[in-house]
Amino acid sequence: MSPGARPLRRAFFARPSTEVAPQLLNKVLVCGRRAVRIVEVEAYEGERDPASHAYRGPTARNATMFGPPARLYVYFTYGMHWCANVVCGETGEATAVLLRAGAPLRGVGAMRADRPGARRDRDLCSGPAKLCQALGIDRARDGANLLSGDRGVRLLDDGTPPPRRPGRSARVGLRVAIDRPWRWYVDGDPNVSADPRPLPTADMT
DNA sequence: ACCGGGATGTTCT
DNA sequence: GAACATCCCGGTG
Repeated sequence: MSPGARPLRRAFFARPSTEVAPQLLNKVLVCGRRAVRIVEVEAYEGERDPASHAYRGPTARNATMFGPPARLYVYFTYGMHWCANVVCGETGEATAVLLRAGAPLRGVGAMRADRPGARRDRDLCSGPAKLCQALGIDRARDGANLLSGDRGVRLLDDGTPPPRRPGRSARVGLRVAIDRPWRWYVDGDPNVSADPRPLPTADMT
């Protein structure tokens, strides 16, 4: 990460998650002494998206999603995994971007220690729950402000632009709203989670 | 390489 | 009681 890395502005996040998500590619997520470059994301569009945790309105779990933008929304799933989102839109809109994979940049030794099963470094952050485990993210960081570095978590722009033509596909692991093409990734990056699920091509011959 | 199943507990019906 | 924005391991080819 270059020394000129700077925090993003609030306005960057105060838009629908489908606009923010591809722009989040190649940004840097810092957590304590560890950092990754974001290489895979998915958008979840609040109360109008059947796959979103916000679909059925506010609950205790999704409270952070309904709050102000530029916060980290962390949730627990499958009885053992944490996953992290970036809250977008204005307060009350509950639109968010799931962080699905990252390229390790800093603190790789600590990541390996927290992910003893990872054989290669490309297995450290190649999935939403792996990413959280590698960075040490759990409930304690839910709601953290990504602009101020609250609780050691921060989102930075180190000058690397998002890909001009990112990979795009349907979202992964859903049973509902599986048609929406709201997953973006850095094409060819080895840290992208394996399941590529390319969009069905329009060509039916 | 690819596929199938089990782990594990919170959240909501 | 079911579903779950997942991961890992052990089978087979």
